[in-house]
Amino acid sequence: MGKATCCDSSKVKRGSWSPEEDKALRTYVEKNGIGGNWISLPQKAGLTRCGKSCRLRWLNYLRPDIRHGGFTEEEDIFILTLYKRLGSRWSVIASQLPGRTDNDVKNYWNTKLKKKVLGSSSKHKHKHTTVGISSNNSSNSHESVTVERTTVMAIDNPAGVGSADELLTMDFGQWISSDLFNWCDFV
DNA sequence: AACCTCGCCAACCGCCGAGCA
DNA sequence: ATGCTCGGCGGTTGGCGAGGT
Repeated sequence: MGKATCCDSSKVKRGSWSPEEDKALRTYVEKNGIGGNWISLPQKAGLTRCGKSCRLRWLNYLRPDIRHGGFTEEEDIFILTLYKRLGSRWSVIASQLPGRTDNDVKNYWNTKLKKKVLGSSSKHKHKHTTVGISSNNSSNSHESVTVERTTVMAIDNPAGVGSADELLTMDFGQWISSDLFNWCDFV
């Protein structure tokens, strides 16, 4: 359908969100919820923003359960492994990491992990190079996350994975320390 | 001190699919 | 069956701060 109809650039504000706008959006959503319609939400909340912009701001920044920055080594490997299996399905990858958004994961991948992988790719041409996965600094090691088991298992079936219906719960730390994958599989 | 370069990340853009009339 | 609206997604951009020269 092309360009979204809600975002008439002549009528909506763009660019960075001010603290006042954040407060207005947060207050409205916490009081009324999303209400099933992002397009009409800005008007109700007293904002001159595009509905899609409000949605993005809420999901990526204002949501109370969001964590920013500070990706752990375990999360790195988790992202790398799922990226290898799924490709750039950031929303699926992010859904497995509590408090992380697709935008966060995508940015992290583009700015850091990709370079890390490319760097290690040139350095480590052989398999079984050890990666320092320390359980000591693993703040998330016992966090229970939902993992698509078929995704994890289907190492040789990258095209056949990705169904959100197949999500199963398992322990993140246990998964991280398992032998199902290793860093050098990726490179 | 001033300028330049680079990296990070918030936000935008445009497409797709689901749902509904 | 068709067309429209809206939510959601991935790719990309641009502003800003940090570090280097």
